Amino acid sequence: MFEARSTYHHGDLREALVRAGLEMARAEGAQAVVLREATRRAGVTARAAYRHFADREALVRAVAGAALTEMAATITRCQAGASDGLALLRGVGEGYIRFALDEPGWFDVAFFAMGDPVQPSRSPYHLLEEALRLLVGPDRVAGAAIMCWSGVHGFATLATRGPLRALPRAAIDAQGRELVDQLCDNVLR
Amino acid sequence: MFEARSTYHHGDLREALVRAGLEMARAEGAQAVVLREATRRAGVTARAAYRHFADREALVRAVAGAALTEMAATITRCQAGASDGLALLRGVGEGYIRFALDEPGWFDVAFFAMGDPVQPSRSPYHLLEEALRLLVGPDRVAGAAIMCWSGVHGFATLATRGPLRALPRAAIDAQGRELVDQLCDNVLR
DNA sequence: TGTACATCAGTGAACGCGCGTTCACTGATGTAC
DNA sequence: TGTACATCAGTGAACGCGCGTTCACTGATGTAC
Repeated sequence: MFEARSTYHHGDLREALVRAGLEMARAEGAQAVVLREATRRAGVTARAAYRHFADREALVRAVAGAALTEMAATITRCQAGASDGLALLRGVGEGYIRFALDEPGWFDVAFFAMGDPVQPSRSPYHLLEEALRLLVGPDRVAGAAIMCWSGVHGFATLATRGPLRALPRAAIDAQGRELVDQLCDNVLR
Repeated sequence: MFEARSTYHHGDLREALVRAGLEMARAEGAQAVVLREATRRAGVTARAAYRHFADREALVRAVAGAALTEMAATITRCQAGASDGLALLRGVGEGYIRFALDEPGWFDVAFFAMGDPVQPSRSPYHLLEEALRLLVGPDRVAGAAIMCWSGVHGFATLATRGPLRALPRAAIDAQGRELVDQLCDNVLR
């Protein structure tokens, strides 16, 4: 599956296991992250994983963290060229929804695995707070963040695994844009 | 676990299995719905379940439908005394959030099991649409429903299995009320 | 009312599956002298 | 530069687990005559 090892020591087995986990999660979500299969893909004995992770859950939490990093990257890409707080905020919303629709498996592992993910330094939530700090007073950031996050996360969930799943992608995208517009209006008011 | 049978024929095994599934889901969510355990609780051989359900997934979908019915009941209770559309809408939002917080396991099985649930005649979504029909024109109902649903569902998800989980219940409730207020404002505007 | 019989709802034992996890061990690596 | 040795990262085989699912079968039920 992965490159065969030439050395006895792997080099960076931990990283390789997380990448394998990410691959597995991509197609089927958190439950598809199987410790044995990750070691197989890394070309290593199952036992070897326990040198780097206490148990399966620790591996899944690491994969969740990696998925959050991927998500933050998608959001940052959606923010390209944004010069003010409003444009940055819109980028967060669009990126969040796009990521969930394009990578439902990663979205799943990032938010729906048991246990808290290993938090990356730049998470989607950080990016949201950053944008909001440019738009509202410091004491309103937390409240506004919850409103925006709820809207965008709920939409993403319903579009991914909920009843909105049945709609064609174009219709979902249109609804998503409308939602983001409305959330931005609410923040500014 | 359940009452012992006196008769060879169970009476209503299907219903008993769904109730057992509901019990299991209550504590741990969809993944805790175990076919063998359901039959054990119903006092019956594992094999007997296959007389009523094609496979485990069919059982889980039935349990999901039952959970949706429970949720609709909670919402209806929150709407008691409501005389106009706005009050009904507020009841939907409050009931939705309250149900997710009070019964996270049922909330999980209702929305996060694989496959579509067996839709009950009165679902939370129906109640939402009903309320909205009293408030906005027929062509705006669908759009408004998506906005409200996204907000309330996302909040419930984040408060249940997401990062908001860490907050004390009172703080979550306060944020929830604020969210519902804002959603109602948006609908009226 | 009594009997025959089709139908339906259960039984009980067994299967294979793949997982996570554990054991005591060995091969590779790098540092001290 | 060469050797001794501690340390670390792997090995390979095995375990128990409980699940979902299948087999051919039997006990209960209700309807027709």
